[in-house]
Amino acid sequence: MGSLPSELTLDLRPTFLPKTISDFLLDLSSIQPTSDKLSKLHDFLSRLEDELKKIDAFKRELPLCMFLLNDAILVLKEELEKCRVQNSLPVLEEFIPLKKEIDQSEENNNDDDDNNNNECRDKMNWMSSVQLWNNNNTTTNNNASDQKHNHNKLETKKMEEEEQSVTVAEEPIFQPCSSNRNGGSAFMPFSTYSSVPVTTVTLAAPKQEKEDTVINRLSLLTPGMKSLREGFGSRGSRGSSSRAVSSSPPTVHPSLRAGPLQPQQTSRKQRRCWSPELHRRFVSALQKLGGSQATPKQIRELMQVDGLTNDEVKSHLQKYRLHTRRGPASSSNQSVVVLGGLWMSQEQYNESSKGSSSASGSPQSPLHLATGSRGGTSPTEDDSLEDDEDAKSENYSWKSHIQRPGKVGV
DNA sequence: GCGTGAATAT
DNA sequence: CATATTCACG
Repeated sequence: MGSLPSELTLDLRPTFLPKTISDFLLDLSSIQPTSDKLSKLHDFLSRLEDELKKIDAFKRELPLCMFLLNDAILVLKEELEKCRVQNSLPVLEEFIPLKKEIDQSEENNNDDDDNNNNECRDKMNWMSSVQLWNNNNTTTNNNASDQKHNHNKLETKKMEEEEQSVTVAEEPIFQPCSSNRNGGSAFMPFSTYSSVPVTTVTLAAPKQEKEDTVINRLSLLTPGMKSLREGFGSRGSRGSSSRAVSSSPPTVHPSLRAGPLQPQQTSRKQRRCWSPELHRRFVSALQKLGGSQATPKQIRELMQVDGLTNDEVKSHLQKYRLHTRRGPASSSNQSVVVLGGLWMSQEQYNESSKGSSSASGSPQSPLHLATGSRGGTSPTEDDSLEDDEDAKSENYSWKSHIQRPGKVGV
């Protein structure tokens, strides 16, 4: 256990690591020659700043680290100032520019080596390459390839202030759908609204959600729902059930509140992404309500999805019916097979906690290959496919690309 | 409010 | 092209 980081003990001899900052300062005060003092001080400081740069990439994940580091740096800087005032030595000049130039050259000049701080750039490189966090907030980050280059921006006090504020205001919620179609491969579980700002990186198997165990409420945040057409300007805009805007940040400072100034831009809402989970809920609700006779409103209420509107459910239901009717099942009698499995596999079983023991729980045979298969002759005819109570085996295989090849003589 | 079709935007 | 939103009509 006596293992101290090699870099601390071996490499830099004059710079030991104190247990605490106050320790360090205490020790410092015992040093007579100011030059030594300064040297020590600045050395420590530079290392701290180095560290700060490293974790800057993870400032969201390590807010406290940032805080501590910044604090330490601040203290040391003050001390440094003091010493500097006493006898102005040019020595410090070396370090001051260090952070200064960083913020200047925020352009990512990787190749543009500044023999000066080359090394610190390296460190940042390895850091930036890691990319543990998944930031998928802030509107459309789809093309946001440039969003990350701000980690170069290092400022002294200003920065730290920003950090703190950011840390507080941050919300851990994220929803798995921006632009990439999560083909059932990797999507994170829904956000569970924990007040903890730290975003735990959970890349677990998406199959078994623990949603039932913990929460039944999905909190859906529309990615860019900053301003959902609240304007009543256009027509009889359905007040729709734009209920529950609970997703609004904890502290909604009215500073930005400008009623008349709201540009309103797009009247169109951000597309709701029907993630597998969402759809699963949808289907579950549908089943519970008895399939066909389910109305959007009922479904919506049963889904208990926060922020979901009637219209959305309606729309989805529409498409659902559409696809379930004449998608995979009708046209060719070919064994359905494959299918994304998206819909069918997930649609059943769940609601263990919802209390609904109930009857509709019975799983329906997913693949009913032995269908009437009367479609051989007239595939174009829409076979009377009644998916009522149980026949829900329809699959949400919209994605399966199984377009009905049947040539409909329009 | 609900179902549907169509226009339209992503 | 597929999907989602919105509008319009019954």
